Amino acid sequence: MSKLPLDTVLVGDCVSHLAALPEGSADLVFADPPYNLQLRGDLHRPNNSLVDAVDDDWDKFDNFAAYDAFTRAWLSEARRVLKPDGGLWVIGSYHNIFRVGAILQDLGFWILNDVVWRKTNPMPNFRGKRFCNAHETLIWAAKSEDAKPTFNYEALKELNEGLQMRSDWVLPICSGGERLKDPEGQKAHPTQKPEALLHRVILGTTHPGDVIVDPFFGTGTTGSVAKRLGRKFVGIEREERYARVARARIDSVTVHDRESLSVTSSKRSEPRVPFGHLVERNLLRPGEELVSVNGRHRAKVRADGTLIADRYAGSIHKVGAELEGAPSCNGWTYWHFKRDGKPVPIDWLRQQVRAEMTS
Amino acid sequence: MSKLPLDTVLVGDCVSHLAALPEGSADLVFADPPYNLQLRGDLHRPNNSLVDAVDDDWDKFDNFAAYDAFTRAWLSEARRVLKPDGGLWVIGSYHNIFRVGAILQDLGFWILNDVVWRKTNPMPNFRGKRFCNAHETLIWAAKSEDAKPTFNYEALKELNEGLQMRSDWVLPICSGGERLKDPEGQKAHPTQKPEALLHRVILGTTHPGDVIVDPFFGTGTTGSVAKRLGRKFVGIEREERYARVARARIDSVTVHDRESLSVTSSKRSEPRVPFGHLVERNLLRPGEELVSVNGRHRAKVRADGTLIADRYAGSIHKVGAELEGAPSCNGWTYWHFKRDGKPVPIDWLRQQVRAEMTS
DNA sequence: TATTTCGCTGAATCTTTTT
DNA sequence: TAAAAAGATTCAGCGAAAT
Repeated sequence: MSKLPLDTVLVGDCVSHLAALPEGSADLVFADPPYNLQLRGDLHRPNNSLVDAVDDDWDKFDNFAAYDAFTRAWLSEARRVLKPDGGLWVIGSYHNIFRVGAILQDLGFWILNDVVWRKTNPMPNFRGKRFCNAHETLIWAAKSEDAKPTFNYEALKELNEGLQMRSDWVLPICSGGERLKDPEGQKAHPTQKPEALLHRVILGTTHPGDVIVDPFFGTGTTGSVAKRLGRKFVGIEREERYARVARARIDSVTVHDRESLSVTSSKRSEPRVPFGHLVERNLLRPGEELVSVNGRHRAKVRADGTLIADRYAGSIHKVGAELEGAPSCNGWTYWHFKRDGKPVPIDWLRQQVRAEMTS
Repeated sequence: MSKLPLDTVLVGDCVSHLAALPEGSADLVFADPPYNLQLRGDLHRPNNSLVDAVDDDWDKFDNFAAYDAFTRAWLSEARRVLKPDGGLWVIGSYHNIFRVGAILQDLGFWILNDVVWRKTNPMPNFRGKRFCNAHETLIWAAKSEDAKPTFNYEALKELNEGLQMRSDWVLPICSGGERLKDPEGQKAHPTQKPEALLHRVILGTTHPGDVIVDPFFGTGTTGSVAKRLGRKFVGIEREERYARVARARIDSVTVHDRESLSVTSSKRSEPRVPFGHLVERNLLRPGEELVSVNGRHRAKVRADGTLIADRYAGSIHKVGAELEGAPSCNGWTYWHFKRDGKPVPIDWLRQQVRAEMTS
């Protein structure tokens, strides 16, 4: 149980290396495990060129049982390494993702979403025997059902032009200048993932400074994006040749400044301001009348920060809920006061107070 | 081992009913099993309305082991009922699909594709705690690795306007007039699937006259589309109330003539809408007659989005060009359908679909 | 009659803090 | 630890009602 070897690439078996990391030390695990593709013969394109298939040793397993045992081993260790509120991402294809998903459920992980990476430029199905395999699947899971993993909802919403982010992400595959090549011009790794994919994962489900563990580091896409976004990483990679490429790649990454790493945050993270403080500070006066957002109800402010309406008295939220016959009500946006004859939500006053607190 | 009860709905437990069907008798199994959602409390929208959740008994299982046992049971019987070259489709969400996928692999099924149904209009994530769950997953599998299941590659390609069909299908959820309601106006079934989804499945992976078994028949979407496309079906449904709705629904479907069921065997900035999508979504029906803009020529719509005229068959553009003896023809403005007795260009339908996509 | 507004709803594992 | 209170949160499509 050594200390976390931050921002380094460990070479060797991922299960042993994970086992050596301290329990409950990682904020996120991102894993791109072998897909167990089980390819048979060669595949040629209609123009007779040969498809450069994934035929590496690390993707070969004797049978499903062997793949399952391997999956159970690394997922168990990953779970141990995660903090209680940590998150897990795994990417895969139909060859392996169902087994991975079932096993992680069996281990106690709680699936939050499955996300589909829809490729804008997938390889076609050359033989016309199946649908063009145009997507891969990611699973996002928490360590347990009652955990509270990081989710930067507002930031992702901004990333999607003001609409909440969906479970289907349209992104091109990794090619062109981003694709790492060896000196002979051959691709350095057969399954390099696009940085845009990791950008969305890391931006959406970690905070700056968080520790991200990647047990199948490959050529270090996770490390590259983590560094760029001001996160820490621990990479584990079986093959020294990939680890070497990854280290050089990450060294050349420049970090964004702190300011650009901050993201839009939710209201929940803002300081709490009790309604009574507005009265206390004379921003609203006892006896002043508030009107509901729909204009149908009125209530009077009392000196202790409660409201009183026809038949109900209580907090701004409780009175709003009861007047509307609703299970709940956000009093801050529901109630309005009059300023120059126009109705203004009392939330505006709260914002004034908050601004004062931070300045 | 009785004979196949074609075009009927059997009421009762699907495992027992499947067990009573003859071995190797079905060309396709389409299954929409319970998802095992495991919902906890109520969920309200931001406007405080209550989400009508799937809380039916048939979706309740004690634990994963119980769900797995159920899944193994019906999948085993489904496999027995299938012909050697038969196909299997299962639809699910992240709650159950990983378990279903792993179990079907364990039983010897060979996965051909996983297909993602990307919803144009999913329910949002109201609490902002996750990604909007905007898709469901289908698995397409053969009975074994060396089987040769039906795949109408060219027909699907035509349906996608000349580009091979991908593993991500963009379709709206089942709503509006297609959604079955009881006399009180409540939805007849909580999880009715859109006919367009079944259209693509059945058109793509069966031949006319084939037998399709659906062990979770519900209100009979599979039967309805099967009948419309000239296929046979055997439906199994646990609840008599759903079976009754399904029978009435299917009785009201009219079958198209044989010719229109045969399929092909071998404005730039705006989103491309393949003509086949209009058929898939039932905006035009197979067998429906189109008239040329000058009234001189007629053609019939086929199920895969091609047209058939006197001596020509092919895309809307190709048939138009050949009938006119022209080098090319914009089929969108050339062909008209009848609405209230008046000819309307099919481009009008395309505009409806586009408006849906972009609004 | 055409257009706008408003309400309703869809397979959903959907909160956080204080008392 | 359980209960109560605070308070944060939605997109697209359809259809009825209102203008």
